[in-house]
Amino acid sequence: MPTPRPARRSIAMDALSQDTKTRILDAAETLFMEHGFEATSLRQLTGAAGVNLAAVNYHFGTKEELFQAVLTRRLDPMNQERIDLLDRYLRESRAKPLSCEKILSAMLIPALRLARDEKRGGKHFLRVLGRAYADPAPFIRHFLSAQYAEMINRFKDAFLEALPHLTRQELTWRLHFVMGALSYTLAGTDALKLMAQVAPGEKDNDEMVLQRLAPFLAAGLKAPLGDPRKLELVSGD
Amino acid sequence: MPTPRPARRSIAMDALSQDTKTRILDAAETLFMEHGFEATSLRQLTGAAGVNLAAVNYHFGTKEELFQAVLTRRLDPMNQERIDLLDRYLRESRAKPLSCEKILSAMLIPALRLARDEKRGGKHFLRVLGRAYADPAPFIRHFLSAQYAEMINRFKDAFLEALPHLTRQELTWRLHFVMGALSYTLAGTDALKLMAQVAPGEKDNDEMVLQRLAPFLAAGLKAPLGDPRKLELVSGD
DNA sequence: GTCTATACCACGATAGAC
DNA sequence: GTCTATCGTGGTATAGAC
Repeated sequence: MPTPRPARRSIAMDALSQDTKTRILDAAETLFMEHGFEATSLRQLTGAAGVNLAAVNYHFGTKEELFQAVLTRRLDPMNQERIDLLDRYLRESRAKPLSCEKILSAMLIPALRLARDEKRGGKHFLRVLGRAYADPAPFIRHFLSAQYAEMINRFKDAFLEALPHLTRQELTWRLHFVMGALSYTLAGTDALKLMAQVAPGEKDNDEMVLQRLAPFLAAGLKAPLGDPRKLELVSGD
Repeated sequence: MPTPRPARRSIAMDALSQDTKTRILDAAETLFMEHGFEATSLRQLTGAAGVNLAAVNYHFGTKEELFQAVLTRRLDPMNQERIDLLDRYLRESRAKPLSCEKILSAMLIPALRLARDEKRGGKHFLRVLGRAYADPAPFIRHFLSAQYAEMINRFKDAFLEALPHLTRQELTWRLHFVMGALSYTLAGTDALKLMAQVAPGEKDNDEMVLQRLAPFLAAGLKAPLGDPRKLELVSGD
């Protein structure tokens, strides 16, 4: 029954058959979410999308580039949302520097919104993202660094005002830790459910996670600088 | 020139030809470090180890099981080191509960030791580990959960004494954040070097990272509980 | 038991016809 | 733009030599 249609011009795109590129992106997002990048073959992917095997190569070049396209489609808007929210907070506060928690929430809220929006991939997408950031090949890390660069820099400026005791370099490190805890947390939904048996009905899971993550991260960001000789390696105390 | 030797009993194992299993493990560790799991083919791996292609299947079953074996060989001792160090701290403190920082250092110091020990894979191994924990397939996450379970539970008990304002469940979440920031940090050495241009000669890199990570994590662990209604989703402030 | 040679099938990629 | 056919390489399975 498959053979979706012989040849259809891409004029009136009904819900079922948008243009090939979008169909591939949608199928890729779903499958990468469910089975991961390597475990998803182009054959099953193009089969699910109802397009020819070679279409991926034609439209995206390689499987890796398809992966990047899947990521940008969600990440670009999310990072823009973060920047916009931060700007709004800054505007509303008129000169007075924002609190650390407030700035943090501008980072977390768009991530949470994305996690709840099933139309945009929902929490599964964040799982893919967390996995991507963690590190397969260098190609994807470099890609994401570039993707995040502008957003991170805007937040760095804001945090520097809220945390005057930190140098820009120290803050860079701490923001890296923040991104680490966030990615890891968003990526690890299933493992988490095992670890912390959640009381059933205790609110939506992702929201609950971020409500726990936020105070943790805020406190970490505000922490005093460490003593360079504090972490002794040989003997205790 | 390869053809290492026709048939050698595994009696006197000189440095070059230990038993096949170990040769495979060593080659796998090196190659997984350098190129990642998927990018390393069994053919190049067995070639580097000087063993037959089928030897991996014979000794380890599958490539994934080989990966697990590579991980346990380093992780088991490291987690045991953590437990031993924690026990020593507990013994030395005689009843008085340990500080949060002290307990944390029992987690971080063995990781740092491993990172500095090139004979045990060094920082490259931790990079592989961070990647592994972050998430490829479920199989590796489940494996690592089991691998860490005992260690995590011992530390949970210790932390609960140091942080009486946390329930066991809250602490579980926070320890998860800790592992996240740690894995992410250890995994992302190269991306980090780009982000925070390190002043040359500013101590050993890994040590420096952990000295920055420790106060961040300690403050996060000690943070007060978050207000369930604090993270508003719709409007600012 | 251990190791080897080799055969298998699925994968990502591409060239060239339509 | 899309398709089919095909290539090289990947992980795996097995039959049989030591």
